[in-house]
Amino acid sequence: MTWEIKSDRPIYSQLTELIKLKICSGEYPLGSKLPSVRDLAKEASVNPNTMQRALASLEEEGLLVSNRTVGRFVTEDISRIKQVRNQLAREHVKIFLENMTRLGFDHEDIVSVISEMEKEMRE
Amino acid sequence: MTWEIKSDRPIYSQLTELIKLKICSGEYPLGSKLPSVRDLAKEASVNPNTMQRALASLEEEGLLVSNRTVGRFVTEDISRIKQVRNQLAREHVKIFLENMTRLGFDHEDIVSVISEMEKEMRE
Amino acid sequence: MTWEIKSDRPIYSQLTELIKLKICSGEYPLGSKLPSVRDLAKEASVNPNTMQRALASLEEEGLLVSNRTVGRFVTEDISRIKQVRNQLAREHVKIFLENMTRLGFDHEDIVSVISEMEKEMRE
Amino acid sequence: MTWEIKSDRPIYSQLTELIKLKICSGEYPLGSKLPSVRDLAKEASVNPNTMQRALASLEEEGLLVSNRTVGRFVTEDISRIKQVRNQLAREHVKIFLENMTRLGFDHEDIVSVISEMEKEMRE
DNA sequence: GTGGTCTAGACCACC
DNA sequence: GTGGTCTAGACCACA
Repeated sequence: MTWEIKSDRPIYSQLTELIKLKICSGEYPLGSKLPSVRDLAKEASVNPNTMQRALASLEEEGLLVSNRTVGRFVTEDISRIKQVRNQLAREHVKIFLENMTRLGFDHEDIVSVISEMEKEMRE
Repeated sequence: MTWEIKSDRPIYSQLTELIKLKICSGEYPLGSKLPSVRDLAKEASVNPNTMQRALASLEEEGLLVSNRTVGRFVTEDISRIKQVRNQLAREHVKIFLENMTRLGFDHEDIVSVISEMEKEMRE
Repeated sequence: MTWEIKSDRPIYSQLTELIKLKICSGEYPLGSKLPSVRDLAKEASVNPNTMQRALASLEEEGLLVSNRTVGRFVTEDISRIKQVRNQLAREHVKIFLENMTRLGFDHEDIVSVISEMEKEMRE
Repeated sequence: MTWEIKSDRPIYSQLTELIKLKICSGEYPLGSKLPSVRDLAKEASVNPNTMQRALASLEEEGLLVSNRTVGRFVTEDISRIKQVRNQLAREHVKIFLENMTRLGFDHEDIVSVISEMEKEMRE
């Protein structure tokens, strides 16, 4: 996954979201060590302070654990991760349903379009 | 629906999208007269030229018809509108599926979460 | 012939051209009486003032003669009409040849495209 | 070719046509870089925005490709250009034939007038 | 008052 | 320097 930063929201908040996603999707596995703040900052072409702030907020959320002299690690608390993962999913679903409802799609329509498009995308 | 303009994309393109939505969702019904360019511009706190540009592009798409000196009208070609509506829906579904897949949800998971959340939202 | 008015040029000038054409093509025969300005205006869905302006310019050209209390007539001077007809034709040919030459078509190409398209249009 | 702008049609539309012609006639060869928007605007004594609008519409048509920060280029898709060239030619022929037919010229007349006038123009 | 066009001048991101 | 976007303000034709 890339480090796409848009200019319409605070950068640190977008970083938080992106890293959260990387954790929930397993790109940063349970208990694994994260790259250093500096490396992450370079990777995302972002000021280290900004990256630091994003990581700190993820620590507050309990997704990261910092081990002062060694580095930062993804939590090993799988239930915490599942919880965040579900929360993210629910946000996506909520926005999605709002959009589709506004377009006049009902439950049946939605499920059928999804099934149809999943088929297409697998091809 | 509000005129939320973000700063990360051309304004005229966001306007195009918003108005397209208003048409597809029936907020601007088939064949109805739109407010004048100047009024719409005021409503959206935007320069009339920018609004004009958005409307012109919707005209090219066949969603609007302009009647010089009288005003602009939503097309009466319902099939054209349905076509656009479906295209919008497909875009939403596509993004949604990408997001959910990245989080590790499969078809079954997705459908069940949707059903569940729709129940909640109805309550 | 219909009263096709486009919106990209002054209406009165299009009217002038159309009426000139109607005269040269015999739709308004030599010496015949034209409908009244009002009727012509209705027929063309145009403001009477605009039609008046067109007719006046044709009078200047010697194609129409107005007989104050009786109405307007097509000139009886057949040589004048032939002259105008040929002039119109030559203008069309001149412009056409310039256009085609600029596009890189030579005499042979031009004649062959014409023959081809005439066939299509007859079908 | 000169930048003759008449006042009876939108300038941007005339610019579009002129540039299209320059491309189809080879004045702007395949794949070549166009002058910058500002330079073209100066050349045509026109506001840069107006020129921009014309170029954008040619881009939509697939005749131009823009390369941000580098410049605009004529497409290298020769078939696209041929297609447009033929379309232009057919439009000219169609209008021409309609005009001549309405004036009472038949196929033979037309071909003979063309041959005659081509001779004159060569002299 | 309507849509449509045009200009002048400004700012942005990019390289 | 490039293309792209936006604003402010003006004028036109039309009904």
